[in-house]
Amino acid sequence: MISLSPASTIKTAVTCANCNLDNLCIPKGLPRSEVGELGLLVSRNNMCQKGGAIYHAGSPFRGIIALRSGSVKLVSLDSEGNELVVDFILPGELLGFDGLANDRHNCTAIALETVNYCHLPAAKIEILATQTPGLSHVLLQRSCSQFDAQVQKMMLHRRSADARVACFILHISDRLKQRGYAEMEFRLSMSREEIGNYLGIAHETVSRIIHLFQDRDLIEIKSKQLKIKNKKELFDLFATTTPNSPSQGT
Amino acid sequence: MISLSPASTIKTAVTCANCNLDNLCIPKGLPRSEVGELGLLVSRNNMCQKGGAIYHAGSPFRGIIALRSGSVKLVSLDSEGNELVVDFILPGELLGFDGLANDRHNCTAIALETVNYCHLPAAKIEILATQTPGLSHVLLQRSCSQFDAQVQKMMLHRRSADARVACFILHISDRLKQRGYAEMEFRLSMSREEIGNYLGIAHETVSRIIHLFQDRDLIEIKSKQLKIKNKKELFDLFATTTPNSPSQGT
DNA sequence: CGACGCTTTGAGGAGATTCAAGACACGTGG
DNA sequence: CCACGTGTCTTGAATCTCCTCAAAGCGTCG
Repeated sequence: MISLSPASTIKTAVTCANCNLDNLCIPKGLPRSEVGELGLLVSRNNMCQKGGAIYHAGSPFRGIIALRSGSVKLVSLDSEGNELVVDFILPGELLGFDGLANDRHNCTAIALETVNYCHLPAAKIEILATQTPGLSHVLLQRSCSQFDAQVQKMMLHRRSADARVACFILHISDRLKQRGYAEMEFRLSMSREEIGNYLGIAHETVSRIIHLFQDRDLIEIKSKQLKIKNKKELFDLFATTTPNSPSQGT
Repeated sequence: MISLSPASTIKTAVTCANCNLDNLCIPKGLPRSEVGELGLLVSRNNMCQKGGAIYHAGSPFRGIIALRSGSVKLVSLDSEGNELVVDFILPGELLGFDGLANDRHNCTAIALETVNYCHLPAAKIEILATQTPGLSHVLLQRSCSQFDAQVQKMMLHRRSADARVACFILHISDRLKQRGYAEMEFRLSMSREEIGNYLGIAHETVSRIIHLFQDRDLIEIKSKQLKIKNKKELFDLFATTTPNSPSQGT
């Protein structure tokens, strides 16, 4: 089963206490004792195939989910059915907060590749709140940091398309690094379309800029495989590019 | 002191239990008993003059704040000192969540007019978590609904400038209505500049569109005083206007 | 009543979009 | 193992919406 665990040869149950994501996932910062309690409530080793939904907008709040492997896109649909990519979630990150306020999800979470995840059911969250206040606080913090991330994303929307793409690449790189993956070379699991949607630019523009970066020797791109060749200049571009005023459209 | 309270002639202390905002503020959905406990921890009747800051980005987390009167803008500063208006907060709404994740605010809250607010200090939040788990959950819900609101705002960024302004007006109207204020006629406490910044468009564009709406008899604007004359058409504009692709800048 | 800041209005320019078409990649089946 | 087809990605050209710059109008506050 738990093939991701280093100790999986012996059938040791992987709990939150010995999870290899321990310092990234929910338990981060929790006292040992509370990690144990959390472990009893979490459902582990759930799978979802590429293209499948972990939860749908409008469905009852499933709970908080921690990605162990694979990546996910979080999308919201407007009244006309247009899709908005709200976020990408990488291994070690949490999702599900969009359902907590109203006990009903208002985003849909779709696997960009086969994913394996842990799941803290909605019903257990309130139980935990009484038994392990520390956990409750961690959840609150995580939720607020989602808000912080949104603020960052909004700031990005004031910049030029170039800067957005540069920032996007650097952001993915950083997050992968935090999780112990290679930071200079990785695979973009999402399509150009999804990147553009996320960044608020047309997919053709994403493509143009990615290749512009390649022409300038900042990156090397081959299909979805990306290699960062000049991180500094990429960062300068992101930090320096003439602040872009408001946005526009057709 | 507490001049906002209906019972203020007699010096009855206004607590969360008898606050006229009770159903809008933190206690919403809390059992009576817990409201009482909350009341003991909240600091009431704090003031802040127009232009003053309730808290600054970078300063230690102050806690959660509930606006009793007046309005506030929540701004974030980028590395170059450019200001981004993240949100406007109206009476009865909460702010401060931007400081919870890291125990340090990453936004600045500035009064757009003289404000009166209640204040649940940061240090008390963890105390409450252990004593009144219900409150803890309410905070988590509120925090997540902030996230939901951000998603809504992002969706708005895909639309044309017209639609954004229409949505902005309707959104303010709705929120005022919820708080029992007039929904069809009110004062915009923020400048065109701030509206534009918030919506991601130039202030000149805001001005042009507002007057375009007036020419079409959708609204009546006089300085900051706004009157909605044709809510339906305004809504149609917001809902129908050709979806606007991504954004651009200079 | 004067000064300052906010708002309005105009003209020109620029970045990103849209539409269209071709290249490429991948998975399927012969 | 290679041909084929679908979907993704790339590239080009024309267009558009909104921005920027500039200046005048208005309101407000001391």
